[in-house]
Amino acid sequence: MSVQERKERERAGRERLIVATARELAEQQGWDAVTTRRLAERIEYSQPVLYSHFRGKREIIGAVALEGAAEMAAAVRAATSAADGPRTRVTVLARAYLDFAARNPAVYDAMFQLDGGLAFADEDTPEPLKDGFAALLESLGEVAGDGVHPGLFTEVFWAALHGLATLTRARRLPPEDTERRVELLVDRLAMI
Amino acid sequence: MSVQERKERERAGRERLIVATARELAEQQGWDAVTTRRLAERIEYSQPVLYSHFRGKREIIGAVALEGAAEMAAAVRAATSAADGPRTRVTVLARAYLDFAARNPAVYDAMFQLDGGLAFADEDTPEPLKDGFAALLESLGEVAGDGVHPGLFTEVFWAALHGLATLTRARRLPPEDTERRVELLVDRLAMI
DNA sequence: TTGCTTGTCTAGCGATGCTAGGATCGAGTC
DNA sequence: GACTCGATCCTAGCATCGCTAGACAAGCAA
Repeated sequence: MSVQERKERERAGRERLIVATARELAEQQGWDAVTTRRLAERIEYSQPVLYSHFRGKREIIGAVALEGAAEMAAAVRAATSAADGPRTRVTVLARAYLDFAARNPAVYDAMFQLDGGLAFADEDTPEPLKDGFAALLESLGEVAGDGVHPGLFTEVFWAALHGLATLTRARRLPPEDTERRVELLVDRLAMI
Repeated sequence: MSVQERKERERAGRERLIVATARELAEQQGWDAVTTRRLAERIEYSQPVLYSHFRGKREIIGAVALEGAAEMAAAVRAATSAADGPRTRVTVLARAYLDFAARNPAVYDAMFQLDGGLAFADEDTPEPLKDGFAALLESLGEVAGDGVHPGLFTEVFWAALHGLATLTRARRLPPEDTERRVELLVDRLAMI
């Protein structure tokens, strides 16, 4: 029995190694550079080993996305829990979100730009993704305003943040004015 | 002289054919299906002909993006010019924008999701892109509110629309509530 | 030690973006 | 009207991609 347990531990460890290496490589050189050959070489195994853990590259991206969702939820909660007052919470939430996206562009891509084969806004959405949305909802629901559904408000606010994050990173928006954009967004969208 | 003119006409026509075919193929089967081989086959020329018009696939995407930007600007202007009152204009602008993105997903991707090798928010940004932003600014600048820079306001509003467009299309947001999201966005962001 | 399962690797498939070099065609000259 | 020559286009190929089949080795139970 112990032999099998050891093998399972080793296997789980290798799977974490694959995901961590993919993420690292993607952050260093972009997702285009994450080829199955390069990834296999970095983990010091041959290509087919990857396919014994994941169905394909898509699933690897999906695994990175799940990891990122959990981290983003934690980052948002850490920022908002240290702030007092609904208004302040929303501001630091927005900053934390955009900061995460800027600091982890490849992970953010895995979550929202690339196809990781994950279900969204669905009953079989993976838990980390649901929880990521929940983390936003906790602070944003407070400032939705009377008669506005908190979930709907969160969706709109989130979409605005997502737009700012992606357009800034794709150089469609100049990065200098980010803080002023956040202020304007919070000023207008948050009630009180 | 007339011979050369005829050749140039034919060349220009073929270039339009390439762009139109790439766009059509992308809308039908997605950009992944737009391979240089398939594209060459559809225009009934060999692959290298594509490279006598464009540096590579990226530039073809860029050409589709420019075409799309002009169309989107026209669509936005057509919608807003038929509306009276700043508030109504902003509402129809938002609907026109999201409608364009939903009806031309591949073109929208070429403009904002894929790398078409185009410069943005820069002095050497191609004219159609500048004009697309200008079309938004014309209506959105009116409702920026006192003391708020119209350009900055337009950027934020645009980012929100972009977020809604991309997250909806990527199934990150359920499509049913789009209209309610637009109403909320306009209600909060537009002053008056 | 022997036999068998489990795991890993080598080698290869079809497809991708892109390019070199040869073939062909047509415009201009005698 | 035949010929030259440059522009134009195609065939064939390169390196690389995601993914897989089948050979091989390592480690377990008997």
